[in-house]
Amino acid sequence: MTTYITTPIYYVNAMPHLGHAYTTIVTDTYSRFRKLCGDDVRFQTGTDEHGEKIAQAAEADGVSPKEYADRISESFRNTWPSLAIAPDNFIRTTDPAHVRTVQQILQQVYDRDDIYFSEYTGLYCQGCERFLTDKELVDGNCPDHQKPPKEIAEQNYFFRMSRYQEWLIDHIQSNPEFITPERYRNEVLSFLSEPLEDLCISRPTSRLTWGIPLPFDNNFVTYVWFDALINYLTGIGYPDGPDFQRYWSAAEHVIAKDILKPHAIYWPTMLKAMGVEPYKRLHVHGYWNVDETKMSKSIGNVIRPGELVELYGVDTVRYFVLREMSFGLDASFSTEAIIERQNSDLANDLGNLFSRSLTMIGKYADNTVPEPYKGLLNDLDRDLINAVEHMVSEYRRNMNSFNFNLALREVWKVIGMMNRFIVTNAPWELAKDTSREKRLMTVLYFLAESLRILALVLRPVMPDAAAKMAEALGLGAELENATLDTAGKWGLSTPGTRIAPGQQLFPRLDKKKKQAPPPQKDAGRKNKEREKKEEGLITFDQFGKMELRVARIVAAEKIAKADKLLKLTVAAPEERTIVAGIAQHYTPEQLIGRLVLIVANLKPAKLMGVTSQGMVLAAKETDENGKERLVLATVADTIAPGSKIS
RNA sequence: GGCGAUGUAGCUCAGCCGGUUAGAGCGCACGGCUCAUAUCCGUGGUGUCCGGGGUUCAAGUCCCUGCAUCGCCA
Repeated sequence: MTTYITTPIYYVNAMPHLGHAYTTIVTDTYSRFRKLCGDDVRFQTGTDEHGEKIAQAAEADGVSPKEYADRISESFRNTWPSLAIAPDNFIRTTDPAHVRTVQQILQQVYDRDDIYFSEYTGLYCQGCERFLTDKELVDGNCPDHQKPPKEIAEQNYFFRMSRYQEWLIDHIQSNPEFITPERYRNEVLSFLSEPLEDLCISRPTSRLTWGIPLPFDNNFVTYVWFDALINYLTGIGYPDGPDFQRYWSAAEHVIAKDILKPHAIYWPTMLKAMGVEPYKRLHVHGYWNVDETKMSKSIGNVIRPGELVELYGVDTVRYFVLREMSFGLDASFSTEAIIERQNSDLANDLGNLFSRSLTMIGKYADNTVPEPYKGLLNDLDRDLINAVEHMVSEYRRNMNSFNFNLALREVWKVIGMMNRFIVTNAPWELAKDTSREKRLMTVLYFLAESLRILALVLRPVMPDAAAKMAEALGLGAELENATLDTAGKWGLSTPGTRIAPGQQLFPRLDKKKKQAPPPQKDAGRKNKEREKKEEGLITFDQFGKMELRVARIVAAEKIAKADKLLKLTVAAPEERTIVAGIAQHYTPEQLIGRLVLIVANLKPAKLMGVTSQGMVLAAKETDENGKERLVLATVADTIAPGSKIS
């Protein structure tokens, strides 16, 4: 069997965060799982680099779009190894081969008359990079960006998506696994029950040049999806490469729910128009909330994967996200939750089991896997064997259907059983009585053998910890190339194998000391009391939670009916809206272009109907007449918007 | 407004085709062991299974309806 598994290509307008990391960890885990099943696997990720937002961000930064994209793309590429993520290919939409193939495909689809030229008048929001419908507007503004869209009449090229609507409905209905989990399949079918519109796939070069030129009209460049989705083909050498033949029929995409429509509707119809068969499965997951708040690129409460790895280690991070999220649903990230998982599941249950088992094999069996006495097996032994084998098959089933949390639960059932097995058999008692030597050796063999299988099934989830386990068990390279079929059976440990006790797999974490980067909303009453006692002093950690940045004000306007408030649009470096109570001290015109300091990770709040994503810092004094004067805080020299204050 | 999902112990959730006293993990309390990372094992309690109606010998599990939350669409 072959497997081709992909993440979306990530848009280079933001640095990697927990959401990106989750998608990519899932994909990597699945990739490793399929390898464990003996598959020939190809795993691809990459970056999406064209479009208006990138061109603008680059300009604000004073660099070329390509330089800007290079930088962010690199930070994605560099993030993955720290999470033990090992893609076979990292594709960029600026790769020459990609650009060439996208143009070929455009020409081909154009020649088939599936792309046509037409005029469109509509309300365009720059922040969204798309036209909005009247009904989407709130008080005449874009609901996401709180700005009025511009009316633009534009000629553009359109993809005849509507032509393939019936075919797509039919395909989804006759392939229940095409979109999973089911809720998203239903969502797509419900959307498709209404007539589908054609898809605008171009932008005039008068407005945007940072894109792939249309081969049949160089006054236009390709608009985002036609460019981006095709990465899944170009990355494996479509149309002529041998890898395309080899992998495409096994293609599975992993995405977050925000890009469901492009992947479930645009993409299959595009493939149909190209005469390429659809991908095999689309796996859709939910969002991570941070504590109880949504995590979003434009809001400051973003979790950085690199920081998590530093605090908790790669294995814990991977285990946590896979165990905690029910694939398809939203889940919550919190410092408490990850420490809880680390301490109970990893340190106490697995780590301690591993440690006590190896120590006993060391003490009672001279550091070697002993010979079991098969004639003497009792019901307990048989129960454990059955449980392990049952676990392996449940694990396989659940991993295959992306129910990672359930797969891990099955594994932990066995871990619990092994801990009970030890207590029930009390090897330390057996060791006191030489006549029970055979029983002792059998018990120890059972421990070694169960741990071997645990190391095997945990490898896709926690590659580093599993490798450590394998090494300590004296398996090393042997397990490296093993598959579930060859090694996932009971009884394959070789008596006489040297083991190496003494390794600690997972340390216990101190709940008080370890604090993840995001501020803890409900740190608990105890903490609050302690803070009171310290009379307004904050710790360095508390200070560190506050993210201060330099931002450039790019737009400012008064908020109607509020005499103190101004609505500012700042680049930090991403664009965000901040409401500031400075209208009595500054006019909007005075502010544009100025560098200011902002609190970037303040919980968003709505003021006069406008969502403020942070606050602007200013100093205030009161003169003898009681009159207030307010002065904006800034930096002593020019520095790039987005620079952090620390 | 239309469609859909969800609502189970303090918290996070599992409960497939309806079938014995409704489960797991965490947390809490008590007891035990000592091989082990102050770990492990055992015992214990609490649940109007969102409310209301219905089908059935039997419903957390099916149907209707109401409420709440969320998602998609308009």
